[in-house]
Amino acid sequence: MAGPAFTRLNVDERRRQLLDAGSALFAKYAFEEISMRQIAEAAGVSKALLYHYFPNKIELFKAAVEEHAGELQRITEPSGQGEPIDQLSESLDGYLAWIEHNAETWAKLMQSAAALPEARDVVQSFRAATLQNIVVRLTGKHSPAPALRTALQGWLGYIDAAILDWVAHRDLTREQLRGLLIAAFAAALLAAQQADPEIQLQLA
Amino acid sequence: MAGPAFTRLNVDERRRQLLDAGSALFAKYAFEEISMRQIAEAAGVSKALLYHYFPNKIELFKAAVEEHAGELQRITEPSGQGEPIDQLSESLDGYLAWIEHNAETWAKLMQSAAALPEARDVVQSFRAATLQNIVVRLTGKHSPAPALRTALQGWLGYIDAAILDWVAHRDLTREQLRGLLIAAFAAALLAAQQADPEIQLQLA
DNA sequence: ATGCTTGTTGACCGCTGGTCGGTAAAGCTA
DNA sequence: TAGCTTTACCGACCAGCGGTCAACAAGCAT
Repeated sequence: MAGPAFTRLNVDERRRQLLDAGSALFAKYAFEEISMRQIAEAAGVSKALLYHYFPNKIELFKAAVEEHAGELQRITEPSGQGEPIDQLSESLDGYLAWIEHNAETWAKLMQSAAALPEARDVVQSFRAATLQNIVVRLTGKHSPAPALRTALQGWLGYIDAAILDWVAHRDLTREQLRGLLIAAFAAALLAAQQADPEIQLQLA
Repeated sequence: MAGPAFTRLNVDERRRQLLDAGSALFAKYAFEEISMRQIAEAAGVSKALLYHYFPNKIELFKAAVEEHAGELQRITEPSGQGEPIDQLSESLDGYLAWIEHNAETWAKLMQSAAALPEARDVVQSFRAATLQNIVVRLTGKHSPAPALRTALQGWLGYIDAAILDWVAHRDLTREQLRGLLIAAFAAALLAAQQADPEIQLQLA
């Protein structure tokens, strides 16, 4: 009375479909809140098949995050002209705008990233390139002095925490928030220089 | 041939013992890394008994964290004299000294707190009092203006991230790090005032 | 129509946090 | 010392998790 019990798909198509399902669910639920069973079920497929295409949950998560990461990378890519500080401002604005339009996704992503170290690495590595660029432009060196490195890491923490608060309350304009972040950035640099006077900054 | 299969303890003693076991293990392993079975086993007791004394894992975790929190609260209590900025510096110094001597515990605690929201609340509520004090001293008001609130939350994020980096690399002196944190604090205040000129700061 | 490849599945594993009815240790009484 | 009561305590169980694997079957080539 029925057709085939399941349909065989081209490997690429199936992978694409599963990745889409995972991407959608990880955007809505944190890593720990969603199970591989649920993802498989949402895709109308057995859990075992999901594991046939992705070796484990974390790899699926990484692949899903990278879907969004590409978009974000494009958005925060500076135009390449203007003062460094203006370029940073521009990048931040794109970043904040994206978050403003994907608040829930961003919140869940942060939650997931905080939860397990390997997910944190995904986010970190996304920022690493950006940060690396900043360091090179500021100092001309590729590995920052300890004080500068710590200060910049602190600044990243500042960004996350401030945005989290912003998303939760939504009582600041994007421009106000951007102002806070930029100020924190400048202060972090100056403080790093004060902590270690050998740091040479090439500021505009 | 053997004595009793188990020993009955006074309720308070048993609770104390289980809390100690939990406290010790949560100081060494993150929330997700340790199971209730392991904690019970470490205490030489059945898992069911552990659940008899603590309704669930999170409550046990909270109780364990509060053990350490008391100590930290005492340490970071300012002496009450000197300029506000010096008091803050003093508190931070105590905080950093504690972390320096309990680096692993602190790292695991942060990891746990990041992982699950309810654990995060425990840490947040510990800081809330401190932050509240700061807000009152700075502005004389009890609920900070949005820009100030966001800036201070950002600063808390800065602290965590910078300390995490510090603990991981250990290539800054405690004084250098404290300098970064203080500078970030001052900058956060000034930036908040710039974002919302109505904010009145009572600085020394 | 038959066979082959391989995409796909159900059943299974060890583990987790959490629950529950029953057991036995210690104190009180006689 | 014997019996009784109280309740601290435990073994066995549950659903769900991430992950594995041998076996099945869909669809193509013959």
